[in-house]
Amino acid sequence: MTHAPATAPTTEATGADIRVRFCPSPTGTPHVGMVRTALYNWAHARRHGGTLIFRIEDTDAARDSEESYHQLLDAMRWLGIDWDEGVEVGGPDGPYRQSQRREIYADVIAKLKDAGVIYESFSTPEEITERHRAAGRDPQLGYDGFDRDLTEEQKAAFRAEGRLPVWRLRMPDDDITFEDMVRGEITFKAGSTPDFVVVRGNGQPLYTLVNPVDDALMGVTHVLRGEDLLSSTPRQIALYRALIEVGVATAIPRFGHLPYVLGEGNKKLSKRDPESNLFNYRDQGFLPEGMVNYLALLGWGYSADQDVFTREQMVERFDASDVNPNPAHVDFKKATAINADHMRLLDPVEFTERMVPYLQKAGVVSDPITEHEHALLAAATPLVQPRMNLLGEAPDMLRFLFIDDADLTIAEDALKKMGEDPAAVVDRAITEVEAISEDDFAAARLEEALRAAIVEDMGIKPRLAFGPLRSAISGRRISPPLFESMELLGRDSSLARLRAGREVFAGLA
RNA sequence: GCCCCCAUCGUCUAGCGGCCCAGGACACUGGCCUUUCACGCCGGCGACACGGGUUCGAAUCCCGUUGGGGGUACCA
Repeated sequence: MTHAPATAPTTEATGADIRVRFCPSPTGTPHVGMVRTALYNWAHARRHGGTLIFRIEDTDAARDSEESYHQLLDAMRWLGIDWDEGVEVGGPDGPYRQSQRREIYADVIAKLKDAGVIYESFSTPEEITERHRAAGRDPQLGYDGFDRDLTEEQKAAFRAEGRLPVWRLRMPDDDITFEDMVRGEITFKAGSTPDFVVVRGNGQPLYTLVNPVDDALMGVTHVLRGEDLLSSTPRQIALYRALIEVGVATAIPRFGHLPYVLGEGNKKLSKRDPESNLFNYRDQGFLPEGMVNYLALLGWGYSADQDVFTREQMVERFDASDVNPNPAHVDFKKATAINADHMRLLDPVEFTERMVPYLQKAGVVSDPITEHEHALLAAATPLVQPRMNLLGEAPDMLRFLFIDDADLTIAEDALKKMGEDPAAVVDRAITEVEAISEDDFAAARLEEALRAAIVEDMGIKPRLAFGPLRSAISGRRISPPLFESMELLGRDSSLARLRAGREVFAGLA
């Protein structure tokens, strides 16, 4: 019986020699926990000038989909998480989709068989449970090692019964200890991890085998992954020892287990949860900068008193040992607030461009956007940039600027709390605006004239004086600043809307 | 059952033995600013799960309890 060396070396790679990977299964839509893992791996690689490998673990044909694969690419590109080797870009250790690496696994499996570190197992789950029961052991215990030392005659007898054996890895009988990058030293007691299956009865390898094999073949030095895989680490380390023995690997990577990302309460973020779907955030108008920042905050902080930071700042400081081991809960409001700060930070010219797709999707501007629409949007940018939290707010905020005067309707809530006689207020405003020439039609001039006439002369409070005007101009209770909006609309349009508004208000009384 | 992880304001966290009767952010809330809504500014509310140790001294180290979570598959 062969024993893998109990003192296999752990990698000592640092700096540019660091190689990390992100290796999702293409099932479903990318969710925030998964993307956070990608981000941390990326930050770890960039911080040290190392390499990020992007591999796809599509060994489960029943659940994997090509659509999901493309969504993964889309997510990575949207967030600006670039990789050095992997799918789409290639690299020295390809192919990078496990579905295309069958022969490679077959080769490694053969080596493991030859070395005797994996063995054939014919036991059925029922038999294992029954043996535990018969021996007075807890029947819930895992595999009991029954087939470890079967003779050739016994194996032949099982085969004669038509049984297809699986192949299991011989677990070492020592405690397995490793230094987790985020949690420190962790020890799994000897005997707590049963010999596990690495090859199915049909000859196909399992995740438990291909994941470490690919990591070894690709020279991965640091494995940053979800906490759900913490318990499988002793198995991986044992397999690594075997891989080192057969010459497939040279050292065990360092592991780091990232905390869970939870939803409301203490439940795991389920795939159905809208908060778990990355694209949901994009649809609502999150900036990739804001999303990256928020994702980073799910377990890591830039400094004690600053939680808004750029991708570059994250790269400057990210360190796996600073990752907090406790689970994080997603907080949409906090995420929105972080995004809002990034909205303010954006260059106005850039901000304008970012709004365009959202406005097009809502039908506010044409696709492609016309020159006139673009100019108007650029002019409106300074008005809305400081007051938006998500790009998705742009359509409601700006629609009134892009529609024909005749198409403007006044929303119901914009007809309330108008004061005693909104029609009279609007009427007076029309008189004042008519007195302003096309050349003088600017926000400051408008405010001066309207304030003097309505607030001072008519004695109406600013709130009640400008409310009706806002409703008439924008059709909404909430809008960009009134006078600036009028300036953007121009004299003719402003007057047309005020006149229409006057009729509506008169009809209310 | 067995194995493993986690434990500071509602939430994300700072804290790695004295700087902490615990700091920041979001949320909530009072006020200021004000052409609405925001932004911005000032203030408030609000936490070291519990019990033992170790120490001159513990949120920080150790043990236990409790409470969460995960694993224990021929899923990944």
